Amino acid sequence: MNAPQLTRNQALVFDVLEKAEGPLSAYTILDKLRDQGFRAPLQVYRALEKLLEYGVVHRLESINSFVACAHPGEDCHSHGIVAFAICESCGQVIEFHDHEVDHRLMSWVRSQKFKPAKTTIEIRGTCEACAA
Amino acid sequence: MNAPQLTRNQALVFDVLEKAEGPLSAYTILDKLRDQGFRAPLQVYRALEKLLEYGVVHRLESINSFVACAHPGEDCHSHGIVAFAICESCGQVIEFHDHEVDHRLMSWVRSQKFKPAKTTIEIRGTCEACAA
DNA sequence: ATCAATTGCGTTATGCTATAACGTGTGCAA
DNA sequence: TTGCACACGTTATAGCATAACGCAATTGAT
Ligand SMILES: [Zn+2]
Ligand SMILES: [Zn+2]
Ligand SMILES: [Zn+2]
Ligand SMILES: [Zn+2]
Repeated sequence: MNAPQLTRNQALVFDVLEKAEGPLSAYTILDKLRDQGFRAPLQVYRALEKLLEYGVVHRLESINSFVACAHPGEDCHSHGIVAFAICESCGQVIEFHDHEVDHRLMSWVRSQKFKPAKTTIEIRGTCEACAA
Repeated sequence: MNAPQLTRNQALVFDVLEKAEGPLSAYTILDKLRDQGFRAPLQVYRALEKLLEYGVVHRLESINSFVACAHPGEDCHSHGIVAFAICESCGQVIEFHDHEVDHRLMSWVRSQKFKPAKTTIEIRGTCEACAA
């Protein structure tokens, strides 16, 4: 899905995510947008829903958080499954793609006649800087 | 981690998960154990924490649910990353392992000097039976 | 035997995450 | 004009998870 012109709320939420150092929860986003008039979680969740649909934001299932896509311009959906490495110490997220992983998973899926809709790959651990 | 003798609460929770057709949320487990004296979420979460530690139960991050390991006897941790295919229609879960996927992910991780702690692979979609 | 540390358990309260349900306004096409 | 789709605002509620307290049983030194 390509991203059309964002609405005001969508643009505000996306802006917060883009400027953030790491992933943010919906409620953290809400707090950051109170000065812009946000009052309720739904304002954030509705914007996120669209941003996810457009592929410009990703949801990190294992930490209930959202992050701006690290590959602006490209269409993340087009280069296969998106994977994330999440540092549990500093919160930094690295987004990456591996076609061989995609290929193996999709070939397993085919062998089971399973119809995939959305695939999650998240590695939680410690980044190089935090490994100390 | 090998599983020692389970405590009463741990055994009750594990039993519910083992007999379930698919993954259950902590609160669903709680409801199923009210007759056995369970009153509070913590009783379930504390048991789950241990069962996860012993590797006899897996947590499905993308649906906030828990499922008994499909490979009893084996130590799931020993054959690498565990992956799941989750049918969003019937709730059935297929647990599998793919060494090549492990290898690719771990080789990426090494290249980034990232120290993995816990990796999640979950494919949500429709199973063969539900594809209809 | 005694003491300290660990572990499991029960309870109450609280916090965090997400959606339901209702109503409003605006733009656009039939 | 009328109907529809969509974004939005608000209130309320549902669903998921943990904090903090206290108690009892177990274990393992000393
Ligand atoms: Zn992306
Ligand atoms: Zn880090
Ligand atoms: Zn398993
Ligand atoms: Zn199914």
